[in-house]
Amino acid sequence: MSSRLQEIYDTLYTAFGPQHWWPGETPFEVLIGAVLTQNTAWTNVERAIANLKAADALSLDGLAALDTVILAELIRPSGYYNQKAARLQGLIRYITDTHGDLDAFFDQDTESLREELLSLKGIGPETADSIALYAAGKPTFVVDAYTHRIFSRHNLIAEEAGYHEIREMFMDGLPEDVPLYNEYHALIVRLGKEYCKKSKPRCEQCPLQGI
DNA sequence: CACCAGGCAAGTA
DNA sequence: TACTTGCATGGT
Repeated sequence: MSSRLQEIYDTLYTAFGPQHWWPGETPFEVLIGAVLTQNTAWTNVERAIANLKAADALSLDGLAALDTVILAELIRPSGYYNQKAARLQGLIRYITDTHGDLDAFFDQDTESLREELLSLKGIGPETADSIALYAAGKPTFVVDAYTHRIFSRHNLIAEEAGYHEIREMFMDGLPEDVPLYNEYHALIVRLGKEYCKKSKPRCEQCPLQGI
């Protein structure tokens, strides 16, 4: 299985090259973007983040100081804006109250960071792993809808497989390597967007044809 | 027009 | 436990 995962990785890397993820400039921006992109197109998230930058609110204190209704209006383009505004403020309040700042929050082992993230409203398994890997640089594999669709379609996991099961397959089958996990998930999303969308899949042109 | 996007949590039986 | 529903904008 591990060689199969490596083979797919090599094929994707050859086809697409490095993806330079996460598309955010700072760990804090990655943190916020991970919540804003839930079930939402990244282009919409970019508008929301641009609004936060323009309002000079893209920081722990900046977000905490905003009225929730105002924050909701700023992140409106990213959808579910009322929910996300409340959940972002819950997240940043937790970080401030419990750890003081982002560096201190991230300065703990992978499992305890994941568990703290998962205990917060609005942070599920994918968002927790995205933050741990792409903002904190921890060795954890991110599973998303594309991962499930692509790898079940290629019979490497069951259609009914859950998040944990899929994550375990990757982490058991690959060396514990942050740059590898980073690039692999990014390549899966790249492949998904171009060849494995829910509505218009282009399986004929897919780089994984024949693997 | 209908459907979907790098989810998650609360409600129902 | 196992489904279902609400949340919401912007692109195809």
